Amino acid sequence: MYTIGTLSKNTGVTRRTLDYYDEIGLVKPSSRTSGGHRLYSEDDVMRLERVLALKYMGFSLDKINAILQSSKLNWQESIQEQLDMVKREQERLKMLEQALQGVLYSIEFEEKISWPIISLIMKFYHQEPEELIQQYNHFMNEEEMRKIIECNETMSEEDIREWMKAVYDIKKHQDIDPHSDLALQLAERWLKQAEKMFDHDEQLLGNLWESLKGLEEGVVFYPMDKGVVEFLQKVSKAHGEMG
Amino acid sequence: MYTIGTLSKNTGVTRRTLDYYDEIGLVKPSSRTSGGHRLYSEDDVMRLERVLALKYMGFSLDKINAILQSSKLNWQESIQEQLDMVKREQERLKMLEQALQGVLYSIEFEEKISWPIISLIMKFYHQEPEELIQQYNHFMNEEEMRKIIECNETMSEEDIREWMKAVYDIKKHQDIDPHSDLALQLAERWLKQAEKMFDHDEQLLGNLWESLKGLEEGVVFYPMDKGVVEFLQKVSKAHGEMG
DNA sequence: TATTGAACATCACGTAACGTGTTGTTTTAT
DNA sequence: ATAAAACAACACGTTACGTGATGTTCAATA
Repeated sequence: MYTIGTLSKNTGVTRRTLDYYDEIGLVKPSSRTSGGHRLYSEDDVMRLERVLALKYMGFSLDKINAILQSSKLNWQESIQEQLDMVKREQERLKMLEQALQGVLYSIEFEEKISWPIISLIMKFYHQEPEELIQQYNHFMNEEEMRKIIECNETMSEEDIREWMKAVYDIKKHQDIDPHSDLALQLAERWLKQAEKMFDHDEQLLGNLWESLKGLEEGVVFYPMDKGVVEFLQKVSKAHGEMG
Repeated sequence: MYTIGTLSKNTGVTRRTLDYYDEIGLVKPSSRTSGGHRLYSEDDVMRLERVLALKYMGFSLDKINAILQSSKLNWQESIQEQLDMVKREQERLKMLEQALQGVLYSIEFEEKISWPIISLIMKFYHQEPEELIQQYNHFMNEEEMRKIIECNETMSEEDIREWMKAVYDIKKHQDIDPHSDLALQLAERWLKQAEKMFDHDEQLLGNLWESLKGLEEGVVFYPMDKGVVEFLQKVSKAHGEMG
């Protein structure tokens, strides 16, 4: 028999938590002293350990209560559900990470806080992956989309920065004469980074390009927007580069 | 000027939320009708959009309030912190995913719910990655640890299942005669899966094995425990297989 | 055995970001 | 003018406890 204090020390759970678990009937001490002090038996301790294990898994106390009095089948179902939830949450966080990174780049390269861009980035990444893919569906199939997303994830920090810089430099100079040398340089740098990004898969790059031209507004592809796409088209026309 | 209802429809934010944001002073309508109804100006809408963008980033309303009246430098710092947090959270979820998967396999292959094993798995994965790596430090360096973790992540569902089954079959028969044919078969199957797992990197497998022998208790490596390690050692001695 | 300090029980309020519901008032459409 | 819709303001509920406050019981010591 353990008092609440010793049990607390042994398990690392606070007294208040044990008090609370008693209150909601999750882990009740099986006996008390004549004076009313809680006494936990070995069985109670076991129950507590199970509760803690389920808590690590991320279940709510209500759910834990339900699970602990259900059958093996329900168990597998609950844990499977939790597993799926964890996977979805990871997907969400991956998107969020990219969005935050994008915002950081935008602040860094624009050297100011551009709210319209930040809002666009957040809206862009806030949608479900499914919706995101659908936007590009006109010119690319699912496998190609997956390739693009994948190659983005395997890019090094350094390469991502170079790519971002290439795009942001175009944004900064998007109103210069498309026939100028600087315009050509910027476009060529962009093309170089884009090819590097897609591992020189010209087919993939071509399809992406067609898709980009079709999209109307917003953050089209990473930091690229309509202005950048149009700039590249103008330079291409002026110098006869690209399809 | 928008009433609370129209603003709610336009942004998808509930009336109660706008009410609440007004109450805590996060987004206050800049004017009211003579009767006291809220009227939001374009500036108010902009403020709301910024708040929402920051909310998507995962900041608390308190933090958002603080961020919205701070300088650019603090911004970068806050977003960087948030980015780091998101990364850490992803690490945590990755561990949790593996733990849940482990629990599912244990229920599936043992065909019952084994609480001691579940508790062990959860304790094992509940520690920080740093601590986890330290447990194996005696025989492996960091790079090798990283390799092992990596190869585990790149394994297919199918391969993981095969590996799990190999280990669980040993657990089931861990008391049979080490000299028997079945024992040899089980050990050979284990070895085959282990080699496949490490892409036939004998050096790495050898070091892992040394490390496993040194560890005293608990869920040593995935579903492997001390019993499995000892079984493999006994079979090895009996048949002269492995180092 | 009396005392005293530590441990304990019980209660109450606070947390974050709203959802839900009630009551009474204002606006809008007819 | 009237009825319906929209609105303001308030209150209580939610999770899993943390942080006290107050009064009681236990264990060790004098």
